[in-house]
Amino acid sequence: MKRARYHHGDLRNALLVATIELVRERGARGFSVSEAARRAGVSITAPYRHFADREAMLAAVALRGFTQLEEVFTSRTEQDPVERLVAIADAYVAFARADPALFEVMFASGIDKESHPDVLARAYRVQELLVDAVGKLTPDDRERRAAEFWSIAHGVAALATEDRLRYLTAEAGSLAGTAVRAWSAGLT
Amino acid sequence: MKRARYHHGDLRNALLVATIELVRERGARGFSVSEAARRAGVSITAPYRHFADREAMLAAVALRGFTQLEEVFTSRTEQDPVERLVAIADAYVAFARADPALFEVMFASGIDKESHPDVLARAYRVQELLVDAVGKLTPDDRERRAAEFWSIAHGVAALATEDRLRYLTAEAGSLAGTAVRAWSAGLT
DNA sequence: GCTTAATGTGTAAGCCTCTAACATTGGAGT
DNA sequence: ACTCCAATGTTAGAGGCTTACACATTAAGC
Repeated sequence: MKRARYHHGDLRNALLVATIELVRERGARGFSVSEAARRAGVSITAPYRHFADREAMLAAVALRGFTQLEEVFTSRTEQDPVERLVAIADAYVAFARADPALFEVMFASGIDKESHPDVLARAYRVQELLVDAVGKLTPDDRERRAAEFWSIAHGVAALATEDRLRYLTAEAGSLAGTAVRAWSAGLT
Repeated sequence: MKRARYHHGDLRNALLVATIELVRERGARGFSVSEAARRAGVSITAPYRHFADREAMLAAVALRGFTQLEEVFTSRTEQDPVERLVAIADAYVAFARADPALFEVMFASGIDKESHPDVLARAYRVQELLVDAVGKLTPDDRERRAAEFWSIAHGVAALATEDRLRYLTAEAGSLAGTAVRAWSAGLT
């Protein structure tokens, strides 16, 4: 029987786990520092030793999310430029649907960019990967085209996680991939 | 000098105005029923005569937003199917950028679909407009293609309002239109 | 005019965030 | 081993928010 120790040992990490769990259960707005502390088995104010405020906890979760997303992208190694983009787009949507809560924290939890430049920087780094991948397809306007590409994938992911896509049933799948295919075919 | 009357006269509307103002200033999370009441010049509990709870106020604002969006879409009357879609996509992004707060309430304020089916229904109705417009371009798979189209426009709008598009400067403009043009060209 | 339903107020319970002072402990340096 | 200190937790408390409930006021139909 493990006695409750004064020092938790791995509180910061435990709090982040509790945070994402809570967002899964109640949404980003339903998350509270108090409840996360309760779940980690510490007093309500203990989290403030590790995070400046409530938002900082969400920002830390978002940061992890972008790191994961980066890994998802770098793991796609298709040779054909189009197929690679299709795979990335579908992987992006799969990532969002696999953990909508994490996706919500990353993009829709109202984290302030000014107070958390690290999160924005990480998001930009992920964007760089897309610029590279898109550059293999069209050397012209890589940045702009990458923004278009990301928008397609992000649009599907955002609408899908919010259940706003009436005609997107589970089996329909690969909506992003199909859209990207059309888009890349249209880039003369 | 107008005396403060017991009955406001147009409280519901005044509260909605205060709500969107507050979201503009502090984001959806920063909005509070108390502050909205304060601005409308009534007691903190008065809003509960008009709205079930805090979320209902945001839902009412979102509903208005979708109505506005519907008007924006129906006002595009370009003849050429492609040009019409390009115009709609750009109008969508312009709508989001003109009032990011409203866009946030509509899509990223965590309004529960179960408790506010009217908002979802209105969103679906807007989607119908897109299905029609896309149908003029490709009769095949209208619903699915419309979902792709909406995703493109929504992706640009969502990323732009969150300042996540590093390479999207103000003058760059029409990113959505360009993407839609490529996409429609690629639909053989 | 009277009555009543609609609309607004006051009070209070129970949550939450975050600050400040105090308690405990693991480790670094001796 | 011992001491001390920085890191990590706790307790107490201020102040804000949501929401229920009882009470006050008034607009509007009869």
